[in-house]
This record gives sequence, structure tokens and C-alpha cells, in this order.
Amino acid sequence: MTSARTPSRSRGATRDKLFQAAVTLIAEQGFSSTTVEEIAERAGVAKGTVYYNFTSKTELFEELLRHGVELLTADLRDAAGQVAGGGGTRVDALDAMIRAGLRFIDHYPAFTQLYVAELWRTNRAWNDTLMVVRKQAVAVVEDVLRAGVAEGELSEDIDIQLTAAALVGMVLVAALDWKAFQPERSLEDVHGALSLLLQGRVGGRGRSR
Amino acid sequence: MTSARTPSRSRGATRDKLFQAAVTLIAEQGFSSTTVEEIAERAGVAKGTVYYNFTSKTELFEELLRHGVELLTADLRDAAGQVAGGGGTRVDALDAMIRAGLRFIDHYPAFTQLYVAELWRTNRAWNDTLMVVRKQAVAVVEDVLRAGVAEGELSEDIDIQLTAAALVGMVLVAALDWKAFQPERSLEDVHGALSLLLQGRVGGRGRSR
DNA sequence: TACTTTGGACTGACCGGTCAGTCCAAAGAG
DNA sequence: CTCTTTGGACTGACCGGTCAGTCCAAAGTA
Repeated sequence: MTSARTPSRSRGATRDKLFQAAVTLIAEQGFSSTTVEEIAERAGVAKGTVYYNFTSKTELFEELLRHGVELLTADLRDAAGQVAGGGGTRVDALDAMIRAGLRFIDHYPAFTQLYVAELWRTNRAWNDTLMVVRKQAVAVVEDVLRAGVAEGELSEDIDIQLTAAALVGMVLVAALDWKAFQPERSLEDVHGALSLLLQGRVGGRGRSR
Repeated sequence: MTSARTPSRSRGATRDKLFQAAVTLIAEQGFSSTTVEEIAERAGVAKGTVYYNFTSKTELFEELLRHGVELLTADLRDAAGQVAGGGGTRVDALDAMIRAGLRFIDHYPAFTQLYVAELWRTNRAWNDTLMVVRKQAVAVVEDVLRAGVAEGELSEDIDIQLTAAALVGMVLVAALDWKAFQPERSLEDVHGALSLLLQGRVGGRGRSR
């Protein structure tokens, strides 16, 4: 049964398989050294199918980016929202977002890799897509910072934009290092280390319990 | 004199021109979408000259990486050493390293871009070079953290490796964002924002004023 | 002085291979 | 019948690497 009245159930499945295949391949080798045939092969479909589902290699990649960042921002927003709903502080919300970020990277390391690798390139065909998508992700962090400042919980001296970027960078690089160089450690472990940094117990005024 | 028989002075100059040309092109477009001919053209030499000076495109890139990271680690070490010599704390040394990092990125944005983009790729020809070079850079930060813990200035709870990675990431991403999205701001400005984070006055025990 | 030789630096046309994208006849599937 | 996929042949552009040959300043020679 499962009467699929939807015009393209199987089509969506094929696209997913292609995303899946492309993301790991491109993370490993980069966009331009990954061939369309490789992607098709790993996805278990014919090359022609790739072009039936996407108009070009570039378009496949752009949709991949959009898709991935949507997942991420949804996760982050959820994490922040849950804390806010539970009556936590803004710092708690940031902390929750760090955990959510780590969880995401844990789940989709290849996507993260690929995102970082492409983010600061200029002159690429998909630059516009990338800018939009970046703004989306960073904005979630900025919103929480802004709310914290507005409520007097965070110092007014902080620079929202730069601090958000720095926090994202902190999580990104630490997580990528975790995955690449000490993958045996637990997420909680990594989260603890970053939490310490966020809460200023590394360089902060000394006394830490 | 000026050595007539030696490998020559002009050769070194040509190599420099090629480095210069390659670093910006690869930062913009990535390694594999940058052609050897483009590099040669921008350097103002013929394609053959590239192969006279380097055995392959890959080797040119690897030497570029080594060269750049050497400059960076030297800067970082200097910064930390100066503070230590001047009787500053370890946190001061970290702060000085942040400034040195920013100065480096300010000076060589293209190299930084390219480094970040390649760092977490696997399966690349130059992976070994990259690993060595990364360890070199992060080790400088780790050393300062370790010293701080040993002297009781920093909490024993901190995870040296992860914290170092996080700090590097913080500076890297914040700086890249600075250059890409708000290049008009001053280095001092950016440094101030990161300093605040390092010293825990963002998420720290709240009341910091 | 006038010549020849040497050899390092550089050149650019060329070759062989690779790859994105096209096309199409035929086969499942709903 | 329509939508989707297959699989493979084909094209045209592009690109890494090669190589025979040019250029020239310094050294050698007489």
C-alpha cells in the first residue's frame, strides 16, 4: 500500500541519496576534484539520473548547502528556545547552543567540513547562496546575544557581531579538531571544555571552584 | 662577484613571485580550480617556469604552506616571549598571541583563508605536510596554556588540547569575518572584542560592571 | 679587444588524459 | 500514458606536465 499519491516520492529519495553521496565526497576532496560520475556511483545511480534531478553539478551543491544549513539553524533555534522556555538564563541558552552545535557536527561532520572550507572563498559561482546561508546561521547566535544585552545579563561592551563569529569559530574549530584528532572523546567532554571557556573560567579572574 | 655560478638570486625572486600569485588565487578559487597557467600569468612568467622552479603544482602548494606557517609560529612565539620577558601573566601572553594572530591575518588574509579551507580535508596529497604544520602552530598555544596551569594561574580543569583549538578557532573565524564582512574596523577594535571573551567578561559570572 | 663556450633561467607549443554536460533508446513503475 | 531511471557513447573544452629550443651574462681563450 502506502499509496503514494505524491507525484515524486521516489524522486525525493534519489535526491537524498545524491546529497548523501556528494557531501562526503566533496568534504574529502573538494568540489572541483569530485566528479559527477563519482557522486552517481556512490549514490548507486546512473550519471544521467544526476542530470535528471539537478540542472548542473553546481546547482546540486548549492541545494546541498541550503539543505544543510536549514537543519543546523533549526537545531540551534530549538536549543535556545527550549532553555528560554524552561526559564534558563541567556548564558544557559548559549551553552545549549554550543551543545546543539556539537551534536550537529557530530552527526554531519562532512557537511561541516565542506561548509568551513567554502565559507571564505570569494569568486565562486555559489557565493551568493553561501552568504545568505551564513547570515542565517550566525543570526541565531546574534539574536541570543542581543537579548542578553537588552536584559542586562550580558555586558553592553560586547560586540554582537564579532562575539557571535568568535563563538561560532570556537565551536567549529574545536569540534573539527575533536573529530579529526581525538574522535574517541565524548561529546560531553568536549562540551565541558568549551563551556569553561564561555563562562570565563579559563582566563577569567582566576578563582574557579 | 655576487656569485655567478650559484643557483642564483633571480631564481629566488621568481619563486617568491610564484608564491605570491599562487596564494591569492588558491585562496579565492581553491587548489584544484586554480590552473598552473593562471598562477604563471599572474606572476608574469611562462608556464614552463613554474615547472622549472617546482616539480609539480602540488609541491608548489606544499612549500607555500610550510613557508606561511613558519612565519605565523614565529610571530606567535615572539608575542608570547615578549610578554613573559616583560613579567606579564600567562593570560596576558594569550592576549598578546591573539593580537599577533590578528596582525598576521591582517597581513596575510589569503594565506589564512587557504589554510582554513584545506585544514580538515582528508585524502589530499599534501595531508602529511598539513598535519605537521598544524601541530606546529597549535603547539605554541598549548605551551602557554600548560605553563599557566603549571603555575596555578589557570584552572587545572581546562583541557589543554581542546582549549587551544577553541582559542585558535575563535581568532581565526572572528578575523576572517572581520576581513570579509567589516573590513573597515580596526585591529584594536577586533582585539578588544576577543579579549573580552578570553577574560570571561561575556558569559562570566554575569555582573562584570 | 674580439671570439667562442658554458650553463642556468625561461619560454610556449604541444600531448595525453580527464570531465561536465548531452543525447537517446529502452526499461520499470504507478 | 506519464514519470523516472538506466547505461553508455560522445563531444568539446580544459589542464597538468613535457620538451626542444631561445636568451644572455659570465668565463675562457688568444
